[in-house]
Amino acid sequence: MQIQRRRCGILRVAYNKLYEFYGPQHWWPGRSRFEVIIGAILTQNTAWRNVEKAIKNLRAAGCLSSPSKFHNITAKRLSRLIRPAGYYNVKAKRLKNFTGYLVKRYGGSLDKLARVETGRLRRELLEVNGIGPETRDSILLYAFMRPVFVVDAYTKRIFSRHGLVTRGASYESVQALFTKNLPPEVNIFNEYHALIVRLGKDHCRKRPRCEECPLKSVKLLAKHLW
DNA sequence: GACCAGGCACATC
DNA sequence: GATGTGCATGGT
Repeated sequence: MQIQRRRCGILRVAYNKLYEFYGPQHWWPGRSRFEVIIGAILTQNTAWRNVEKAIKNLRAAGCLSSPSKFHNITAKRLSRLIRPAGYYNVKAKRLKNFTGYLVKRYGGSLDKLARVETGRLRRELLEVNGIGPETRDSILLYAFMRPVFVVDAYTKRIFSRHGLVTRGASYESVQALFTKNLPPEVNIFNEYHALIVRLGKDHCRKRPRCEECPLKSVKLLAKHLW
């Protein structure tokens, strides 16, 4: 989905450039809402291909059929299953912290959790030990379809490199910048974050000054407009 | 063999 | 509030 060009802010221009260059990214790659949430925790500071292996293990072991069942798996067994995703001891705890919260407050029902108002959901998820701002917002956007912009390390790196974000800017300030300058549409927020990650993986680490960077022209714009 | 990946909590200053 | 550190596997 392209953003209408009328009153194009620079972040909209950047989005359209990325979308023209890469096309839709079809995020989040998960078979169910529960799987999306599990993936969001497992992918913390971890390459997605390693997370896929862990999810495959969980699926094969029948652990993803219900959050309540998942919560009953022992920490030791869970650690073994998610081993390929790294940090398996901390992540096993974090996963169980989430399912524990879900079971305790909502009887293990993601449908009930899905009916919670966005502001409250934001506060509650952040209270779960192991869920920080990025994981929380990934869950809100990709599992519960709330129009929340997800900021990650790539977002800060890329947009500070292009002069749109100051170095060391807080999570909230970067998020506010995007929220203010984009139409509050789930599809746009979904695609934008995915496109930023794609760009980060594809260009900005391997070839920081690559001439073919889709945002090259945006950098020139930034000097005049930002 | 070094470096990095779709973070977070906790300790310390 | 800012900065440093542990957590760990697997690909480049």
